[in-house]
Amino acid sequence: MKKVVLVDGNNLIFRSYFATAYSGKIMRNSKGLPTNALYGFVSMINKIISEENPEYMMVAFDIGKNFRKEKYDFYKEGRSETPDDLKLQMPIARRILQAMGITYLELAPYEADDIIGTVAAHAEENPEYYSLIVSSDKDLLQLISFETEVKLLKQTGFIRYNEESFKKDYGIEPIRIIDLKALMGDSSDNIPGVKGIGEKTALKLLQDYQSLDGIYANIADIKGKTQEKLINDKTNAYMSYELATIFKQVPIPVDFEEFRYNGPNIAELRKIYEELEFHSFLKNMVDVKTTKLDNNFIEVNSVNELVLDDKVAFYLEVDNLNYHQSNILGLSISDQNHTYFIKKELVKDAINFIKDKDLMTYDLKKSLVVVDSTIKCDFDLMVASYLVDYPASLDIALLMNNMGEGIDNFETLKKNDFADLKSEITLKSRFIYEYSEVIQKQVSLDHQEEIFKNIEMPLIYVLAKMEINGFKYEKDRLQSMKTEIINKIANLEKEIYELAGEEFNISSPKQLGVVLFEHLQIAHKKKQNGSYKTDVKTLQKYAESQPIVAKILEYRNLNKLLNTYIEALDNYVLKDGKIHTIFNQTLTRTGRLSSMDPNLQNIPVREEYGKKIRMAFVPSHDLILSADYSQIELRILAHISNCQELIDCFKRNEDIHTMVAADIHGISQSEVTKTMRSMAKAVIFGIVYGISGFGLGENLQISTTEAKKFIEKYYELYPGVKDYMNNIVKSAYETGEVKTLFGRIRKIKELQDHNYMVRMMGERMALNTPIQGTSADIMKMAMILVDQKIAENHLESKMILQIHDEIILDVKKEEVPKLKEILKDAMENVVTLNVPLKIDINVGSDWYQAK
DNA sequence: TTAATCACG
DNA sequence: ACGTACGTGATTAAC
Repeated sequence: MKKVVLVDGNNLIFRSYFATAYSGKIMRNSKGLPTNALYGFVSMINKIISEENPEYMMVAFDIGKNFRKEKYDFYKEGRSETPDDLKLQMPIARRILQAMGITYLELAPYEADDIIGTVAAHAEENPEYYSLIVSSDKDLLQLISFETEVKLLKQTGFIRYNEESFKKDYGIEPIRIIDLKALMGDSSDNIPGVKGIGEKTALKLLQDYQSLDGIYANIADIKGKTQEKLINDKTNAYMSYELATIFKQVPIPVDFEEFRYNGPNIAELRKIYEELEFHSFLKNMVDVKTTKLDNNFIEVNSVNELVLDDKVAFYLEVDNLNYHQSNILGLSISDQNHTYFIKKELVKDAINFIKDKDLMTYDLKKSLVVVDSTIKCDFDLMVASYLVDYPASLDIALLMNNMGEGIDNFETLKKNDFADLKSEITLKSRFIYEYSEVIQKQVSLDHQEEIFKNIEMPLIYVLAKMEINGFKYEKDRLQSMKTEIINKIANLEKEIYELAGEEFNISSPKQLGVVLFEHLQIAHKKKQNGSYKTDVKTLQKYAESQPIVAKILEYRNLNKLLNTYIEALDNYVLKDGKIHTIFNQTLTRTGRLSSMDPNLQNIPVREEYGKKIRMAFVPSHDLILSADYSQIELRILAHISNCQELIDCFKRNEDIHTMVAADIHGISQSEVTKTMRSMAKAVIFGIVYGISGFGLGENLQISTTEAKKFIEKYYELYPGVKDYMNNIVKSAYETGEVKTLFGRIRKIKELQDHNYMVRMMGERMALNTPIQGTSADIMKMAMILVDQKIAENHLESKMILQIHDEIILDVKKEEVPKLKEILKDAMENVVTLNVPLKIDINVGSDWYQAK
């Protein structure tokens, strides 16, 4: 069947207008023409097209007189007049649709709903087509049928209703939306309904008596006030019924071929976008590349030809974003008046040649790893940009494009086999030279110099060394485990197919959902968008009673271990027998590092079986040593909230979770059970994340009310924490940003969003970032210090990994005592807080043993 | 390319 | 009435 997408155009454009007009200041082009509604309208239409990929599409509008209004004067009364700023945009929306190649329909005195209803009715009569209606107006839900679905737009996202999912949610037939409205009325359309009856009562009545007629036929059975209200307002109820009914016989010719979507008239659409000054949409249509940078360069055949000032920018290009497995493509060098291209054969010499200059670059770590780990450079544009909230991806093109210096991104260069390479590479060092000052100024304006100079720049060298060192990996150690898993998976697969009575792709959540919840009828848990949830939490509920579910969980678990770890890691072992990860220093919003290609920060540890993967990670010297901070985030919470109870607990070196459990239950610490402790732990972590009663309840599998009580109790016991939370959120709203203890800034735009949920998310970020970020700052400073001490003591042991609150070292056994001393001193004393910092150290013959 | 899932702190 | 805990990366399916 062919899908016909029917869009409620009026709904879309009103929604866009009011979503952005609330502040009173709306978006206009330079001529003063209001464009806010159109901007949202275009975004939504684009979104519909990309999500639905429609073959047929039609947009309906209201226009002219309205037959409901003609008949009932009060209809839509009290609605404020459409603002002029919106009226002006209405005809342009139609022009845009035309240029987009999308048919629109309007016909007085009918509303968009009626036109959509009419077209959907035609589709129902025609077996070739089915309709998908897009709107945020619940009225349209009455059109749902076997051949008509509704995509109901929400503030964020949407719910897609078909007949079945609608019934599940509402407990009534879709057509009864009309009866529902007849009862409850609609304040926005000024439909009266039955006074005193709201959605809850109306739904219950309809579930009992099917329809409005059914209710009045059985009016004698209905008790008390409700009966009275129904009798009093019977006329209104039936009049409301009439008003709420979508009229499906609008006299328009319906020819589905007219609705065929063939894509836009680019030239026409561009003209309109230019007029409206919709630059981002224009940019998406074609990438217009222009740069103001001087693109002249000199290609040298020997480093002796380089003539340079003291201040020099350089940029190294390699042929793979994973630079551990790449070939050098070339180097560019710029000073005030020159830009040079250096071919790959001369790169090492050239780097050597500029070594004593005042250097700047983008992604210094890459050059340290690939060319020379001793380059002295004190300005990395990538790190600097990161600190002041400019794009700082591994690909410099992102920052350049952001600054208006159009250039191909890395993926495009790669696709084109790195053609036109010289001019691309040379533009990059030119860019670094020209823009470093701008970014540096921003760094000092934002007071990020200290973080930049004392933490991020020195850290680059430490991370480079860690990446170069790598982690020795002996895949043979996992051979028997691998064989075992492969066999188990094969057996499980057989058993699952047998229990299911059919073969299917167990790894497909979609297929799995159908098998479990439809074929086997295990439960009826439909998700909003029509697909089933099959994650661990959902499945575990049935694991005990349903053997197939237990087997599926085990299958998933083993598949994950095999695919993501055991097999994948093999491919990352280089000729030296080691795995070299890449630490991304400029990605996270909190200041943490991330690790990729492969990610060594998420190697299994929580479950014993998965943890065995760590046996393959072995020392290149003698032993693996792990040094991890004990509860660093909670200690930071104690410090910044200045909560005396928590501070004292850490000073006494007591277990924080046990103390909180004891305090909450009003018992002594010795009486605290394991369950109490783990519940307290969940509450404490929840607090750090900006918890809600609901969230904690979900997590602990207790009621929201109970969870709320826990939180209240916690606040009561530790008022300092509550004050901190209130204050940080308040100041975040005032300044639009939060800071770590050491001044690292995170801007939180979410707090200015008009969507409530987004703002709430912003509040949680504001709460959590100072804690997570301060922890990241401390760890970074400690790493720099540890690195320095190892060098000072001429130790051969090496840092090889950081996992947020833990560092891993590859050590020589005779150096262990000295190292323990260094680590303890450096990590615990790198900063002084109101609470002591504490680390635990473990040593073993491999990563698994170092626990 | 995106969504779902699951591994880590 | 709504929708719900911070920060990541890799794999797979399905578009």
